[in-house]
Amino acid sequence: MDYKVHQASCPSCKLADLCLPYGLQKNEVQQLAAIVKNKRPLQIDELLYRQGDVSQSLYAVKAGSFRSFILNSEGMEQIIGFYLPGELIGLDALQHGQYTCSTVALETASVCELPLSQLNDLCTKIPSLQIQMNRILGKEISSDHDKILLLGHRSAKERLATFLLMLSTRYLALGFSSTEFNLSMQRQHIANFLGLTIETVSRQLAELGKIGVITVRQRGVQINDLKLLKAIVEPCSVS
Amino acid sequence: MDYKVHQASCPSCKLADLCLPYGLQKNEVQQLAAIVKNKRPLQIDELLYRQGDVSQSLYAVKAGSFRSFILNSEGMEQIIGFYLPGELIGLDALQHGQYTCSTVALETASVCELPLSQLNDLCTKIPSLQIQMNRILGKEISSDHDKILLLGHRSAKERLATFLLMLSTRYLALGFSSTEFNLSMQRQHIANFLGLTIETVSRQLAELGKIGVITVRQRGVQINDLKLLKAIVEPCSVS
DNA sequence: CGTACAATTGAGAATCCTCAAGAGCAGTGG
DNA sequence: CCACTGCTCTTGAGGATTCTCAATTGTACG
Repeated sequence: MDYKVHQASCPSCKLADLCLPYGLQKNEVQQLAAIVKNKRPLQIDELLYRQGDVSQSLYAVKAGSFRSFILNSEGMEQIIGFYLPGELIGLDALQHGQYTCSTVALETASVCELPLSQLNDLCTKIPSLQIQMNRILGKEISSDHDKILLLGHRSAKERLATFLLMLSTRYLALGFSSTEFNLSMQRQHIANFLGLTIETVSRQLAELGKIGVITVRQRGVQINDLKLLKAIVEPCSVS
Repeated sequence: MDYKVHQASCPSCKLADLCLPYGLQKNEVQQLAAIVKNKRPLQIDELLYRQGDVSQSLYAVKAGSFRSFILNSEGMEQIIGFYLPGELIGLDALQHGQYTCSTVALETASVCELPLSQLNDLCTKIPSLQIQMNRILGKEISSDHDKILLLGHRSAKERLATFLLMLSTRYLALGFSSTEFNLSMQRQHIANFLGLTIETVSRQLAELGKIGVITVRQRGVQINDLKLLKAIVEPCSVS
């Protein structure tokens, strides 16, 4: 095995309230921590798992970020989502025990590994862990619904604005600035995720910059007018 | 309460293997059946629940079909998915206990209601029910991923072809014909779901008919060349 | 400093949308 | 039985957005 097995630090983890331990008693968090394996850090573009792999574990992002994508028969990837700290990766594999997508690190990153067999056992022992597990699954589903919403019937500009707002919200939940952050993904990843081309992404970001809503400098994004950005997402709530 | 409470018939239900009872022992299925409430049938366009409602239950489709949609601030709907018999509705509400979308019947339909509090209790008592619950949640997630795949970077024709194949697969699982079925939704629903306009849907269906892949007669669809239809979905697997 | 890669910008082309009219079908009432 | 109304669906023509292809600029790293 390519990972070091040592006690995880859920009880002292700053991400606990965003992650599985939320709503658990102190001793329950300790039981959870006992089954968590801390994997070695992943480098940029390093695979966490590959589409088709047998799934033994879920992963919680501890640091850095990831992108998940599905390969079609041509070998083209379609990005399904980006994952930030505190979020759970690999939930799709609960269906058949195989990952239906691949996940790679967008930057240096680390994860906590949660072996499924032990996690399932613990869920039957700790009802509130099961509840939280269901809550996280429900969250994943409704966030996927948001992505479907994003890709249906929306213009390129609306997609970009929505994408930036989604990130803003998640960074805020993490305790970071919601108005100034660095994109950990390339333009091509954003384009792929939004169902656009890289050129359109570039142009629309420039557009948003030109009207003063945001300031873009390479990977750095600053939101100057959050209200206007939200108005672009829901063009009809202003009129 | 607007529903009759009487014993459900999970043990004799033909949909059991597609639904929650899959993988359960006989006596476990009986325990599950004991908490299921059979709601009265729903008429066409009748609401199962409304976006924002507090969620007390999940619903399993017993007969007919449903569409789920999210309303934006303008009151426009975006359809998130269609549900056929054996499928579970309302999973998104596991996150916060509120439905994040509305669900209405596409035709005369009926559902089995699963009260969440009792379902959760039963899950802790029956580990294999919990496993199956997770499997269904994983399925919902990976089916949502398929929808994201569908909406990103695909032409109108590819979307239509994918849509028809998705239905074909699901009808097959239900024991119906995979090559001849009736669409329970209107063109406008298909268009909305696929992120297209109703005119484009109509034109592309006509196109697919013209090249002989399918035959469309109102709501009736017949797939004449399944292989070619699949080739349209993955245009590069042929070249 | 030069290479490799990422991102931007421009011009023309294709797809899909918008607007508009017409066809098909179901239900109602004379 | 047939016309009438309302609705869904189809078909056509022009226009807008986004894509494709191509060249240029910018940035990171050896």
